[in-house]
Amino acid sequence: MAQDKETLILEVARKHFVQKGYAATRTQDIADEAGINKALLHYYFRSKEKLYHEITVRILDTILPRFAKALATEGTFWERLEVIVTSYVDLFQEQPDIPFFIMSELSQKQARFVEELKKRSHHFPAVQGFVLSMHQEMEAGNIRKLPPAQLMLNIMGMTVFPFIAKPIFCTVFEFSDNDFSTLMEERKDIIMNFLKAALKND
Amino acid sequence: MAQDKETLILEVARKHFVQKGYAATRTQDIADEAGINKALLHYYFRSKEKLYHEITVRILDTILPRFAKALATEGTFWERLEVIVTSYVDLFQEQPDIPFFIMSELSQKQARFVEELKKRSHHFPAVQGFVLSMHQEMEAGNIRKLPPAQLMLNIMGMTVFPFIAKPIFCTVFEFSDNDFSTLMEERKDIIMNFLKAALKND
DNA sequence: GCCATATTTAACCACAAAGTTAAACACTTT
DNA sequence: AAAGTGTTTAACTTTGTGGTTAAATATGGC
Repeated sequence: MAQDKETLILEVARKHFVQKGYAATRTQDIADEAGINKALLHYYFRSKEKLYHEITVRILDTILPRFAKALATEGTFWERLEVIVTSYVDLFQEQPDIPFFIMSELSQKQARFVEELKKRSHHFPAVQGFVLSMHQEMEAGNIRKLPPAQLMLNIMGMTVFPFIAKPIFCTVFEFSDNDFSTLMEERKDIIMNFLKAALKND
Repeated sequence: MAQDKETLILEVARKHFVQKGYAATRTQDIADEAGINKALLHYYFRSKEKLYHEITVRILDTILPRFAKALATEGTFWERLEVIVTSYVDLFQEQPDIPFFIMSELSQKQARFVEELKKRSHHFPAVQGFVLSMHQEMEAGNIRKLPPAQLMLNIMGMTVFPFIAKPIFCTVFEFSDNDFSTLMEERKDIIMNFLKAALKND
């Protein structure tokens, strides 16, 4: 549970906004589920818009630093890659609704959201840094050559996609939430081995 | 343009619903953009809900058969895999909004949408068929062994994810729509080569 | 006991959006 | 010319929802 009503509201609101999006969320529903009334919502956050903004900001502020940190780790290429993959999987295991929310925000309010993104992240440079390290590894002949953007898509696709596709995947394969969770734990190694095999230079 | 007003409405409505979701879409906006009035909307479709349903049905009816066909192709494992990857990429190149829409529907109205899915598709058996063929190939020692569900996630992740992540990807890598499109064409081969290398049995 | 902050109550307003209707008009077919 | 279908116009009702308010009531620290 929550310490005070204010954070309780934030928690409930977050759940609704992330699951259903802004337009489909009723402030009344948030109030009901938090066991308070609209007047208190107004008291703390003034408006639905402000509440929503507060939530996106908080999400970005928990996610982006972890992304950046993972991308900027010191070490060999393979060490860095492993940190990235495991960090992402761990993060999404904790907060499975995040990836979908981000994608959703981005595909709608692109301009505004990208602004917010740029404002509060050293994320993009971190990506560029890792891309560079991929490139160097290719030039050094340590891994097979392919366009860095494509390799990035392969890595992110294998890592992030399962969490976005979870509902359809669990339906088709008849997996429970627990099954899925253990599959994702296994997956860290699976991805690393897959990448090692795919990138081996012969 | 559209032949008659009815299909024009469907086209405009589809665009709005797919981009913004049900709740954020205004019937008035649809009417305005289609150059007609709400009365005509009502004349043809009775309600927003019915119009929306009509659209999801039409989307599923164009997508699912193509999925099923790709998954059920005859041939060797690698031939089948190539058909799947290229079919998916081609489909999403034509209709880039589809993957996100499907994921979005599924993560919200799971129960109802899955019903609709099951009702109008032989998709699931097709997936099972391909999974079986993966399994046989592993048993025969032709490709490296790994849990079929994991391999499926790798394939789908690399193939589908880029289209979902397009907005963020294009932002980070400063790609235009055209850049992205050519990248996806390249990608068919990239994915196939990546898979071949990753699955090679040594 | 007093004061500040938190919280409830119970209204209420304003507005946007969906849905509805009736009448008229246009166009084509018969 | 009549009939049917498509389409517009212009109103209207209804409902949902966000926002607002003022007063009353707790609650806890000083």
